[in-house]
Amino acid sequence: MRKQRIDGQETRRNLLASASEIFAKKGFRDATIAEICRQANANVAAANYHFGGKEALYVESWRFAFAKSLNTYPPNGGVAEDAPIEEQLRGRIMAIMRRVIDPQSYELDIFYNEMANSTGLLAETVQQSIEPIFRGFAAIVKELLGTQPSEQQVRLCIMSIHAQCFGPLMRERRRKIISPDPLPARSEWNLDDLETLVDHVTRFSLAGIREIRSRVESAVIAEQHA
Amino acid sequence: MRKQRIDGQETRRNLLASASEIFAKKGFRDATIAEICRQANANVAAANYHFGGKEALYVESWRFAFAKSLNTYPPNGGVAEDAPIEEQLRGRIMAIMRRVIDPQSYELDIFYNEMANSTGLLAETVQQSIEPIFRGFAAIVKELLGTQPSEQQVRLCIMSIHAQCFGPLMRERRRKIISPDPLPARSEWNLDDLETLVDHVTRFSLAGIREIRSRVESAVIAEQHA
Amino acid sequence: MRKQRIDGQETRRNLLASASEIFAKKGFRDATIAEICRQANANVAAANYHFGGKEALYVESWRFAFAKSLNTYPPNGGVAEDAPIEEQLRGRIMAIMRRVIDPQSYELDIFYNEMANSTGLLAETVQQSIEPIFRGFAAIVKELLGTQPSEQQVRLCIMSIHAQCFGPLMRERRRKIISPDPLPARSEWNLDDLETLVDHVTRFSLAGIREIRSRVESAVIAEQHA
Amino acid sequence: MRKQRIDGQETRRNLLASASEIFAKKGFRDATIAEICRQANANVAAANYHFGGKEALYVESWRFAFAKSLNTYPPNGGVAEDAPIEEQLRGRIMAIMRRVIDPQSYELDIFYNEMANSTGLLAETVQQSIEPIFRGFAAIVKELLGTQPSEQQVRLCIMSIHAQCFGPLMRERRRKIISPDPLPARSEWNLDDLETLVDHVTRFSLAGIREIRSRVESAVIAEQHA
DNA sequence: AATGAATGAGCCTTCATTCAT
DNA sequence: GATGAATGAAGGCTCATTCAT
Repeated sequence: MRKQRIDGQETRRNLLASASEIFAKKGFRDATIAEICRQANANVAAANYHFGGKEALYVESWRFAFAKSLNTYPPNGGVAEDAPIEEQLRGRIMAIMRRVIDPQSYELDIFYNEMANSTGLLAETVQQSIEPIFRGFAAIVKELLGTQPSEQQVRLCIMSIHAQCFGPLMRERRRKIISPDPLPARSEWNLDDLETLVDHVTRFSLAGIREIRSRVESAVIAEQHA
Repeated sequence: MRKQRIDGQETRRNLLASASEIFAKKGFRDATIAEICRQANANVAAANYHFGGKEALYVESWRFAFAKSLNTYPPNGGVAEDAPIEEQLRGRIMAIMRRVIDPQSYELDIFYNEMANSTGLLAETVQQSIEPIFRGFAAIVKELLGTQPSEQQVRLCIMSIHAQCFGPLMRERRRKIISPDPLPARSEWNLDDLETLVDHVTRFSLAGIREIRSRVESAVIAEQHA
Repeated sequence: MRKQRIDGQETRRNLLASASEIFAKKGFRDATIAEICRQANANVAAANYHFGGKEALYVESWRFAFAKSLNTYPPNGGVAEDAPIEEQLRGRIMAIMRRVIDPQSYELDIFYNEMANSTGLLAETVQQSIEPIFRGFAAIVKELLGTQPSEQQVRLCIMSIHAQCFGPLMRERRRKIISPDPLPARSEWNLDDLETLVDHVTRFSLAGIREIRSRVESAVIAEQHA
Repeated sequence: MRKQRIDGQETRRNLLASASEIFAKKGFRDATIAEICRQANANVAAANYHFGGKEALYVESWRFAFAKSLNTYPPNGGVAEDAPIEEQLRGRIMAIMRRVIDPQSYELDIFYNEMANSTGLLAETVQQSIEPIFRGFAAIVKELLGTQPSEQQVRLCIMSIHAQCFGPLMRERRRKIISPDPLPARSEWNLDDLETLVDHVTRFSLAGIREIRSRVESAVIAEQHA
């Protein structure tokens, strides 16, 4: 009754897949090694054997999920670097929201769990993964804000945009709390919803940025006149 | 070593206080009855005696934290109902962000944990608690959107504002992940930061709403001309 | 909200009543002080206060139940001492079976529980209570067995009769196991059933005793001839 | 200190053996997993690992004890099916009493405990196990009762016989109560005692059944004459 | 005299991890 | 290399009992 030994690496991959899914669904603590291994058709000892422990598996499963997601949804949303700046912003918003909406983008759920209830295990990997994406965002927002925006203004605008991108995820989570029945949730959102969402966030944010910019500039002018 | 029996309700209150704090910090699963009781200077059996179990304590501790927070920060931000509508919006944004910023507003942390990793235990109480707050928001946004906004437009704008209010919380959480040392975090923010934040979000959002409104109205005009 | 202090002894009596009932239903271990006190409308500390502990309450509750039962059903079944010997046997069988059938004769249930899973707490009291009843039985059976029955024969015949008296109780218990729904059980038995039962056991046993007696006597005769 | 892994099933078997013994001795509630595991030379978690919980272990331990007992003492007592009917009855009485007397026939003790203080866990298994044994008994008694006995008469006679078989067990239990020192009890009974007991019960019962039969028949005759 | 809040010991269970095979 | 039986630490809960009032 021993399992066929097709490939030693297949079990490893299965473990990563089920780990990312289950960690995403239940968080680090509630997810059990036993359940992950069962879903991966592997022995209870397999996780320890292949990864050395629950913590290591957690880190690897996040890397796995992130890499998959990054591959599927490049951060620039597929928009060329020489496209109009508004188009680039829209591309990046689209990229984030696609991830947010994809019900298999376990990466975000793991990250979300980590934010709520940090294990401290993802610090390094998350740092390395996310920073490049953020940096790309900053350049666009800086350009949109025009001449000499303050560091703080840039950060606040990025915050405003990012927050809106995650808003729908939070909305879904909130619904998960309030009505504990298994909701259709993200999986029900279709592409039209996505377009509508992205349109809204882009438009809303561009207007917001312009407003902040006008403020910046009038302040600069006032200063020049002084 | 038996505790003085000064007030029959004191232990109960202590338990609620330490429970809300620890549940907020660690989430339902990671928080242990033992730790909560120890911090409340009570026996391990006290929690079960007073509340009947961990789950009931969890629900009560959320109620406790919510009530405390609601009392401290009324949802309308202390702005009169006949104040200019922009002022009312600012008041509500301020109310939320005060909660978000208050490092002792454990309510939000419990809620946040629940969103990430729902136990399903808070469904009813959360529903009852936050719905009134949401409803007040909707009226303001509707008025700002002018004539005949669609349901969807209202919902999207509310989402944009709410999301920005919670953005700083997420930002802090992210920092908690990336540098796992106990950060000063929210407690380091001072009132100036708060004003800056609220100003930004209000301004950004009003501009965003105006943008959406202009779109609504041009659509209506186009329709009339047709 | 303090209870009226009608009589300090009333609580005591209530405790005994509910204790005997609950100990009978659940056994010593499964019965909880809390439940007994609740049913007696008394404080959780009342049992310890009035009786000194769970064990003492157990012993007293058995005494209480036994005394009540003994009062209601005198061991001789109300048959005069000079009645025909068969009548006296029938009277005693009737007396036992009435107790067995009475759904409020908690004494038997407590005893039964004790037989199955002895706490060793009733040793002394049970010994003192039951022995007189047994002795009365032995005299009758001896007389029915005629000349010179052996000690063993007497004991075996008494066993046969007693066992049959408890048979219906066991039958009911067995039904309790096999169909765990709350059965009508003993309370459904009416007086006709009782008569039928007692008739059967008396007849069956008298025939059995005669058989044993004939054996005794033929043995004696054979011995004489030898 | 880790146990040698000689046979994967050995621990399981040890657990069943000690479980049946301890459950028999103390009943479901008073028996502790810790004690069972200790006696089985296993870790406290072993019971849960192998059986999933205390309740499941209880059920399995009864099955184990019953199967062992059934194997050792076949219900018909080893008497051929074409033997004289009285012989068959004696065989069955012998089979029961052997079980009753065997101090390692834990099955009966568990069952007895269950009757006194039902957990409701054995309902199904007990039902399935003992029904066949009962059915075999009924056929014999019916034949002994001759023409047209009523259902009730059959049931009462079976009750009388069964009750007598269990009488000695009860007697021993009673002694266990009255003198709480660990008695030699059943183990002291030797084979002569067994023969004596079986002889007595068989003789006593056959006489009883004949008595009931004569009553049946005279009733029938009376009816025919009417 | 009587109460009820508080206690601590004990139990069952879960689970990540280890180890002999 | 891979398994699954076995382990021990830890957590939640129950309950008889105690003690200040």
